[in-house]
Amino acid sequence: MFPEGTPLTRSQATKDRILDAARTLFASQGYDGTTVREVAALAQANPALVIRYYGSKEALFLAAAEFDLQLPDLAGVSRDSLGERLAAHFFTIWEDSPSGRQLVALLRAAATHADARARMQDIFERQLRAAVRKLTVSAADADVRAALIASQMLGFALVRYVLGFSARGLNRQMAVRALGATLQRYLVEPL
Amino acid sequence: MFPEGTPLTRSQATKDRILDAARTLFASQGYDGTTVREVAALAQANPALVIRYYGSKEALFLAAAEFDLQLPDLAGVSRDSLGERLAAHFFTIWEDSPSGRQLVALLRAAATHADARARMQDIFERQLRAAVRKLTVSAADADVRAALIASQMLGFALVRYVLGFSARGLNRQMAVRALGATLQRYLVEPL
DNA sequence: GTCTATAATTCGATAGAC
DNA sequence: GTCTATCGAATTATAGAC
Repeated sequence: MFPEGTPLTRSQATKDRILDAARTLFASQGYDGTTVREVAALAQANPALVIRYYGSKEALFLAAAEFDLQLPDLAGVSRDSLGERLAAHFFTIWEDSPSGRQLVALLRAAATHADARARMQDIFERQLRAAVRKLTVSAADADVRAALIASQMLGFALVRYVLGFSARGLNRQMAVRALGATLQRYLVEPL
Repeated sequence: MFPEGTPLTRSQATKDRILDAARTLFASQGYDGTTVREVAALAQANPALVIRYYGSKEALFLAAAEFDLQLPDLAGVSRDSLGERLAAHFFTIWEDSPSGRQLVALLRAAATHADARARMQDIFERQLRAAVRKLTVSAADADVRAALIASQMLGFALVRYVLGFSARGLNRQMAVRALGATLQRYLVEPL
């Protein structure tokens, strides 16, 4: 057995190119808007290989939309700067990390694709909700706070990366401040 | 010519049923997930009639996703209750009005469908942004505020009606309060 | 005005040569 | 391991009978 993750063979390199192309297209066109043929063309591979390597378009999508929020441990952050810290982290994921594409792909696909929805729910429950629960006493309370946070941050990603709403003055710094103040309220203030 | 909007003829009644069925299916399954045959079946009409009356699936969608935010004139609202008032209005549209389906249909379709995206941008610019501009002096400032408001309210609709995130304790009253406080900040407080 | 039947594409997936 | 060729199913849209 060769170690995984090291594209020594030619087929492994092709497989990686296919996955990368899939991320790009799923992120920009959604699940239904992307065809296996397009993925193959962008990856400069044969359409038959896409299915051969990943089994189905469905499985390819799930591999391409693997995603980890990589939330920091909020328990170790000063209580006053929780909101801004969390908002800044989301921007790091969206704009500074290659996995930002995966979240956009998931977001786009979730509109029509049940598996993508299920994965988003899973990320919400296992990662965001779990992180918020560490900060509060009541689990029910934490669930409400986590849902509000998700609504604001996913909503911002929707508006900016999917719908493409323009707001000239809204740069990253201002967005972190404005959204940070909102998250701060959703995290620690009484509801 | 018979007056439009009054379903006197049999064909007009069928046409209306088709439009209603289209709204239901586009809202729950998105554009790609909905077929002309399904619409016809739900409307108890012939698939050929769907195309005959609306020209194409595309045109049917645009007719079904006609949408008006019906925003109240914010200039006439007391400055302290602007946020809650606006949040409550969104819930009225979403949950008490039949046109709530249209917004969800647009939201779902916008993920893969350029025309739906264009229509959402149009609603954002012509309705929400215009309403916010009446409250502020600077147009650039108003555009930033409108984008923030859109991110929070569309995000909440996304999480609740499209993604189906569950948060047991988050009822309508609490949501109006929590989101209202956020909108209040986005509307009137310094950024 | 409403239907049946089908044309014309396009898709995901497969079979099999090399 | 990678390719060509194609299958079978599903789609939108149309043509034409009734």
